[in-house]
Amino acid sequence: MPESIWLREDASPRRPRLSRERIVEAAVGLLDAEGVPGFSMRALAARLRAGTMSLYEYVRSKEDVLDLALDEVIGEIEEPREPGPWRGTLAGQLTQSRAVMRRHPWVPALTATRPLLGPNALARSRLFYSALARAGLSGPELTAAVGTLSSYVNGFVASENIWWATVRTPAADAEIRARVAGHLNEREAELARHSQVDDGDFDRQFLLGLDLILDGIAARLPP
Amino acid sequence: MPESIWLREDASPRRPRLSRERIVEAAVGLLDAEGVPGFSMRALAARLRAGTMSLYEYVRSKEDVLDLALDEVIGEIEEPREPGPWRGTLAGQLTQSRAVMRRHPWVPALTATRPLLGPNALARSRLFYSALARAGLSGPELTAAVGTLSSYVNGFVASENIWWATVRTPAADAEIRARVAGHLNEREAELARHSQVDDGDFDRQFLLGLDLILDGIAARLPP
DNA sequence: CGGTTTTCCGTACAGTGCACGGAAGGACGT
DNA sequence: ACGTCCTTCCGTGCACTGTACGGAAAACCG
Repeated sequence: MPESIWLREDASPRRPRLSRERIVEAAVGLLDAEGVPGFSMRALAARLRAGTMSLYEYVRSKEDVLDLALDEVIGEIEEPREPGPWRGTLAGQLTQSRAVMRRHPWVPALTATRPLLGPNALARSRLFYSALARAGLSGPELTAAVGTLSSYVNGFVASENIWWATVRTPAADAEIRARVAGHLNEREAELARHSQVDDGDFDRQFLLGLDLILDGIAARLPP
Repeated sequence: MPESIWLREDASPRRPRLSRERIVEAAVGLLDAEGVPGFSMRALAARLRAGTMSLYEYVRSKEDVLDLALDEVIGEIEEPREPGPWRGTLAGQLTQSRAVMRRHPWVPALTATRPLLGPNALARSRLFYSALARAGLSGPELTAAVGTLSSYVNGFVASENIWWATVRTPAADAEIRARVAGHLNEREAELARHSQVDDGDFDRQFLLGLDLILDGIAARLPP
């Protein structure tokens, strides 16, 4: 009589417990929770209840895990179901990009150092190119437009994230404002006093900057 | 008879050998040579022929050194001697920013994670604000314009640096192109074949994207 | 059953940032 | 002249990192 299922530990332990997918998923969770400095292979393995070196069966290095985690979250951006007007398509994609980078604040720091060659990253850049190509752009102007948009969203959310990470407390907020004010003359300080910052401000700022660029692009489209 | 100057080892050894300036200067050199991953307090101390822990007399942590090094190289950007037209001023400042980030390729990665509150960074952002304020911008549009410009230059040079770091060899170049081409259909692949990249291309791209944004800004100026 | 392959992982090593405490020497009060 | 203090320098040590290596166990294959 084979051992009852209640006595067996679990399903065949030979089906590998780990997998690249599980590792990447855990990596994203760990990065969300602890950020890049708190991300270590030992912590990642602990999260998966596995030995540290087991990870290296599925991944060549820590860098690999970071690359995979990055492409994974880029995949959270949904492609538009059907082709629409270029401006709306791009605004939607970029707004989603921003949302992803806010959910996963470690993303901008990583994109600043590694090439984005994962399947999801490539699919997204392809989408940008084709939207603007259909709108009538081509050649260096096309490349420049795509590059400008990506640079903008990365840079914007990077500083947004820094801001939220830095001014966690009202005290820190006041300290920063004081430091900045120390470098301004009276008229400038007066202006700065009116530049309060809250959640909504970033949303507004983001859309304003985006419109700025999109207007610049629109001015370059063939008539 | 006091010992001759030729017999004395050096000037008073009591004048401190180290200083914050010396440390920061060495840090910039080390970062230029080895990049962020190769930057360690031990290596920095070795470069100064000092014990590792001596550095901590002048600096609280490695993070401090990075912050100081960052503001140091931002200081390499020259302020315009006299106020000129806004467009030229900004284009000049941003071109210089790009040059600094090309000379010191570790900069974009650091700006993506740390607040820029050093004196040189503050002076530069103040210059941007005042140039655009004089041009007639104010309120959220002013903030958005400044933010867009900084985000653009950071993002652009970040990917430029990644590109140069990644395609060091023709083989690597071919490999990347092949990988990207695998994700394109025929018509797109045809277009991509024409997008060669060399030094001059980045210069052109940079100016094209910059013009894009500056045009968008110009469209928002009061008549 | 023997051999091979795949997964798992303990150990070990060279490297990290930095806390601590001590040593050396100039400055200074008496 | 002599103790006292303060500044600068830095050796040692600790907890932690990424990962090379090699071994153990288990499943599959003949």
